[in-house]
Amino acid sequence: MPPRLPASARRAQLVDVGRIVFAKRGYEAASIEEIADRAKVSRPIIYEHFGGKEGLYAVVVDREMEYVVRRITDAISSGTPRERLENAVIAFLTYVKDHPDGFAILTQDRPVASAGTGMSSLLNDLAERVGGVFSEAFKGAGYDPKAAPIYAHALVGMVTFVGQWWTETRKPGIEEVASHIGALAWMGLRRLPRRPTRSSAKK
Amino acid sequence: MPPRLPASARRAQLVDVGRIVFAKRGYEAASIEEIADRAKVSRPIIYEHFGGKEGLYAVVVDREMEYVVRRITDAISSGTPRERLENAVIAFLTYVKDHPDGFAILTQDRPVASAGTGMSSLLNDLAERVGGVFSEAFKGAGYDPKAAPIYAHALVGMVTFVGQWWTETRKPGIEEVASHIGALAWMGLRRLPRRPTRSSAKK
DNA sequence: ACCGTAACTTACGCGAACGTAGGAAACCGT
DNA sequence: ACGGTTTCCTACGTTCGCGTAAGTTACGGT
Repeated sequence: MPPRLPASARRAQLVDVGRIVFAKRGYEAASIEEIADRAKVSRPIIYEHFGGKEGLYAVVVDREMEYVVRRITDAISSGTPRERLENAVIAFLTYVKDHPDGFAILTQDRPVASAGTGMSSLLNDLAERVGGVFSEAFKGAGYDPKAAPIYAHALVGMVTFVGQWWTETRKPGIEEVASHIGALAWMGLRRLPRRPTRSSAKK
Repeated sequence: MPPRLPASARRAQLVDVGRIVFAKRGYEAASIEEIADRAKVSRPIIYEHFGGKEGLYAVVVDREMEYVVRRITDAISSGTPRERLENAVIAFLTYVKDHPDGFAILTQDRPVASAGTGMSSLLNDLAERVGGVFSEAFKGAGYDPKAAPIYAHALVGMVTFVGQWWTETRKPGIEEVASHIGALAWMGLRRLPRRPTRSSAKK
């Protein structure tokens, strides 16, 4: 009585269910069995379509990365620098809001087999891109381009962490959160001294 | 031939080894067997001392949280506000540098049994404390105290993420990284408008 | 030298999940 | 209505890691 599905539809459904389960349990703790059960299907089907746990996970992650990157790329495609910054923050937080499961997966650590050095590679990729943008801007404005990655990672980190917190509280609206973060980052970057020095020398 | 150890020493050793293995594998993928092997001991010993995987993990995490909190508490115990901020950042990054395994564990997701909502509770605790400090300061300066948690989480997030990145690159020294982050956060907070507005209205 | 205790081991049972073999049942064009 | 293809399932074998039982070896005081 559960209706039969053509291969493509079944694949799509399994990706959806897989995302939910991987988000809730994490890669290691997730079981093929739970995914199969939720999809009202027996386990071998998953092996047929994806070859195993790794395979399905890879597809889920890839899809999600693709999606986020496009969203953010669109957001920063036009406008003044500050507008681009704010639009990127809004795009990211909107993604967090609309796709909490995907976001959870991207922030979790990948299986050890992953080529990355140990942390979610998407976030690192993202930070590197931002770093490239910063580096150019820094050169033009007389700042040390070597510091660009620091600011890039700081920015990505703050948005990510606030995003995680926001999924749990949902208190202020996204627009408001984005405007605060945008202000913090913008003011911080705009008023940056050429060569930052600590206010107190180390003892 | 492996010398016998008194209970307290064995406990301490197992905590050390456990931290290493949990950091490398994550909670789920870590096996009691690997820990036992590395400690040159058979598995039942771990059950005697800690009751199981959860037990050992709990002790490792607790120890680590205790340590970080004390470090940071010390760092912000005196000085001007900006000094406290910078000292806190330096303290955190120093911790990251000297205890990469512990840091890795704290940033990983806990086992599902954990009471927390899903993300590392230490980082949340930390952010909440910072939020409390900010909230007070905001009230006194005419800012909206409701926005305090946003900035608190942003700060913790940026330091954490930069910390993760730094463990992989190790390029600029800690002092330099800290001064950049301190400048970004300080300038961002200091020049904050009373009521942040986005530079462009939403379409 | 002896005995109680503390430290440790080998050996086992068990459940959870993975992955696969082989077959049944629905669907579809002719 | 019938043969082939696609979709799906039951059943199985295997590995891995947890946790426990029961016994063994070192240690330390008297």
